[in-house]
Amino acid sequence: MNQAKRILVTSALPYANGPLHIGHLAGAYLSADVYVRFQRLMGKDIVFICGSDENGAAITIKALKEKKHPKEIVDKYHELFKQAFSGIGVSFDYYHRTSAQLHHETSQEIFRELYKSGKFEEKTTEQYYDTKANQFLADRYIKGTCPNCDYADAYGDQCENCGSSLSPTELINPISTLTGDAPVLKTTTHWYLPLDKDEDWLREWITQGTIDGKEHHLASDWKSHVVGQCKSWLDGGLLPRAMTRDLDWGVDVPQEIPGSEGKKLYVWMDAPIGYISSTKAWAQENGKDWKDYWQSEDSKLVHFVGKDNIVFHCIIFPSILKALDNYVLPTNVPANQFMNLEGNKISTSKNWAIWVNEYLADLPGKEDELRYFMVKAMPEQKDSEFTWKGFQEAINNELVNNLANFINRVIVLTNKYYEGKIPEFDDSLMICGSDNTEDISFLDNELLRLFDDLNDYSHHIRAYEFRAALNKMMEISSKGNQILQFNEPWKTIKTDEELVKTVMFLCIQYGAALSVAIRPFLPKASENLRALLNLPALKEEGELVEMMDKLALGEYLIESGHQINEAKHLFSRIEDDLVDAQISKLNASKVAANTDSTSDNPIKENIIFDDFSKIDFRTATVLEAEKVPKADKLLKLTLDLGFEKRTVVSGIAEQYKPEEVIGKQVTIVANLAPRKIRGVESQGMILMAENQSGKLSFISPEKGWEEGTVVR
RNA sequence: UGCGAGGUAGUGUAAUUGGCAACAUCGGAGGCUCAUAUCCUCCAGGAUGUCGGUUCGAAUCCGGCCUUCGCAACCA
Repeated sequence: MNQAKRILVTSALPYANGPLHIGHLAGAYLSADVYVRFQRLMGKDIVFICGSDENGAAITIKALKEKKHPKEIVDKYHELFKQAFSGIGVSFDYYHRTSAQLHHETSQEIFRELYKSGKFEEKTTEQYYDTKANQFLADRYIKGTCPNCDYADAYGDQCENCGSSLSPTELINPISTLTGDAPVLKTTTHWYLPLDKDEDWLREWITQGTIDGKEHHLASDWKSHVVGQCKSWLDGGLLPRAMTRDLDWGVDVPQEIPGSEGKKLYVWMDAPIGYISSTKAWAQENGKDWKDYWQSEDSKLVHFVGKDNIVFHCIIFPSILKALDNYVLPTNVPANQFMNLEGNKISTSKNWAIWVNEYLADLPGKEDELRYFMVKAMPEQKDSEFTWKGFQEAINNELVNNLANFINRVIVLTNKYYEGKIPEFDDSLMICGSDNTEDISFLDNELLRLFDDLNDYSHHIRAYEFRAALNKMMEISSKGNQILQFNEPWKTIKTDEELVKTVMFLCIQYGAALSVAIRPFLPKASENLRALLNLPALKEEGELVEMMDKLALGEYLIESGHQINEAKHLFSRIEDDLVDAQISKLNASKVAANTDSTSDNPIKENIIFDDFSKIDFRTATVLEAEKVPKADKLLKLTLDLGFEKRTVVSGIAEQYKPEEVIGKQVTIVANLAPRKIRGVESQGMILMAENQSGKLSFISPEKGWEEGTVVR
């Protein structure tokens, strides 16, 4: 692929119904920010675009629950996002929002264009409608009895008990989770994008990197898990996807299109178009043309996303862009995997997370520290793990002991020996190089080595290998420490002052190089280091490429005679009590979420005694138990009710081994209509108590009672 | 069940096309004293999840198994 003239970088639009946590940062924002800052330092024309995703059903539902207008919800999170991003130093060129007028117009325009050029298929289907809530119901908002296993709380798309995937119309006795009413079927018409027709070119584009045989990108540059995931989708066969929904919060389908009333654009269409509208907003305010970035062959588009977003950015959005004809397709989608936290998955609903806004408040001035560890533990190829202990160790061992210490040594010595004025020196003197104590080298050689390291570092970032680049950066700092150690200026100063000048001059060049090289990862520390060295602040306008040119030509980064400032620590140690406090805070929040169980399981509607007395509860003892083949969760139990024996299938296999339950006394519903589950007829249902974390416990008579006793 | 990505020193990660298993940290020993008890050197630590196959040679290629994560509601 030819060198692109300009680069457009996007980070996934955060959904405005919850705050930002470190997993988000690791997934799509820090990686993008490092990449963008680096390309700016290389003098590239690059634009970094993002914005809040503020449409869709989840926001209306949250608004309904909190008795607020959706606008209040999205405004709140939009502000929180902006604060979090600016606090942690994610340097968007433009941060937009999908509730903006410009976004609505842009989305409608694109919809109109696709509609006019006949890219949509119109289909009419029957869907469940909640007459009380006055809206169509997404599959997940419908519950009912599973037709396969009789499980009472199956969702409209899937039964969590038997694992079968369902469609809402298959459910027995469907119920709207919004109002608890039975929904009614109603016909509705939507516009579909026939993705099935895109399979061939998508496969060629993703696996070969070509479009109609013409080179688009290097397929080997894409991450294996991204390509693998896409192939999996393609091999499974793509289906036409609806691009519209029956919603009341989002972008209207353009009015002039017949049947548009009450229809909104679906998120898959709406959200990625947010990238385009955000670019437009940026262009308007900066006197640029957005089309240069979206409709020009010599522009490169890179989407930074988490792994859950791969399908949108590699299949659905490219299909939309391709259908529009004149738009560029992404050159790469360097998706990251997930970051776990202290051994568990990050979970918003379980409140198991480090919230970015809280981090900024709890550890003020430690933004670069978080950035450093986030990159160090970035889930580039596989899931990774954040631990506070690991965070503390990385910061203390690497940022404080190595990097900050090297800088401090150089600055203290320069001040001590030369009153902070970079000395004149003799470049013909031989010094110890960074690679070996025995190896004697000239200063110019050492500066070429520094160039090589910076070059490696650059290659890593261009290849989206941020962790490798971070290692390289620390390697440069280590080499600085080695040069000091091998040459021991604090000793040599007593015997050979001229040699010390050459060594110190070299170390100062290392410091200057680091002040630029750390910039993408550690913007604040970079700023502080520039100030210590009394160098002009970085504008991220080609400073790195200029510096590397100088090194390649044998020029110096700081000249003799330049005056630097007094030493000041770049980073300070993170003490035990700080991380201990954060760990307790995390554990406390988990407990709080666990005890708050009534919110998820509200008490059901009242029933009358007659309803209750219809159910025949009995005690029973488990005689035999065996696993149901090809089912993870099911045990086939033989129960003794005293007057008869029965077979009951129960979804407890994940927590109980067959041999553990034999002999246990349980309570069952004895008059539940029999139902076949995985080919076995189940004659009843065992009662289990389930806690917040999904753990099960039998409901057994307190005293060993005889079998078949009535329970009431 | 199927599909995709993983499984490598205690921990976190590397290893272009098969060719001496590398780096950081932790642990042990030594050196230095400019520096935030920091830095530098050396040592130790591994049947590369498991079983089998191809090969002169396998972490790498092939097959079986075990295991972790993910697979279009929300969520990076």
